[in-house]
Amino acid sequence: MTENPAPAIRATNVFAANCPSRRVLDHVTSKWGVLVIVALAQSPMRWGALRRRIEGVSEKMLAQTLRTLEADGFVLREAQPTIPPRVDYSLTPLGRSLAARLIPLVTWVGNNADEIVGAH
Amino acid sequence: MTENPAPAIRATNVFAANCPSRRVLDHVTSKWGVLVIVALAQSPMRWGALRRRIEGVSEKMLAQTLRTLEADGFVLREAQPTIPPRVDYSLTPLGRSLAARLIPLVTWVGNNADEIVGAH
DNA sequence: GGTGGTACGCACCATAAAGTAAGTACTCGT
DNA sequence: ACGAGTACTTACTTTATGGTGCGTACCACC
Repeated sequence: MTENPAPAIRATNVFAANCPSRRVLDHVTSKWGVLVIVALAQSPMRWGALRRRIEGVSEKMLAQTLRTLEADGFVLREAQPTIPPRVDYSLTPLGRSLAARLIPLVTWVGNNADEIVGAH
Repeated sequence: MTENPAPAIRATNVFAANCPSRRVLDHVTSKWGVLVIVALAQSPMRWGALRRRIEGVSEKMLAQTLRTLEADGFVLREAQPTIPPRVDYSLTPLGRSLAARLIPLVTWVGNNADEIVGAH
């Protein structure tokens, strides 16, 4: 029998129900998650700047989204113990790698949205 | 007054709250929408095949997702009036264009999911 | 000494999305 | 005549998502 030459990457199957990639995909394609990643890809930002940049996001949702993305290792949170508090958010290398796949998608949607919505 | 030289593409801003691209982005990044698009990019499929391919999707969600994607112009639905019914689904050119941006993302998630989930 | 700014956390309620289960229509095979 | 197969729809329930408002901690400014 031929032995498998140990693949460096273990590709998971998104089509399988119990696959971890399903959960990751949900985080990555979440409503606000996409916008946070893309915003931070343009430049690191403080809490308040993110909130102003991403119109319509509530403080609760922004906090929740940031905590999820931080736990997944996409976003780096740096809090300075100054008064008033100052917290900087930026992408980790993993986050930048993700952003590279997300930005073409968002750009495409931006360019084609009018056509799509008009097609009713 | 200088008249605008009719731009071929009108890029919309996803960061603006009332922008149509927000709605499109939601459809495109919806939980089942991503999987349907990617599945159909591999090959056109009948209803039953899609249902088996995308593990865990309910009939209701599959029908709803397909109707949304069809309305947006990503998916083509071809029903044959035979008994028993036979319905083929495939991507439109617009859908294929979208898939080209979606597949790298899904592939990336598939390759990195283990690392991300393990990083708790 | 009251007000404002920063970056949240928490509790509560409303709504939207998704899951569950069953029903439909029609015909073929047994 | 009964059950299976196809592609759904509908009604009901549960879960997820999102919004509102209040509280916190500390200081700087007026």
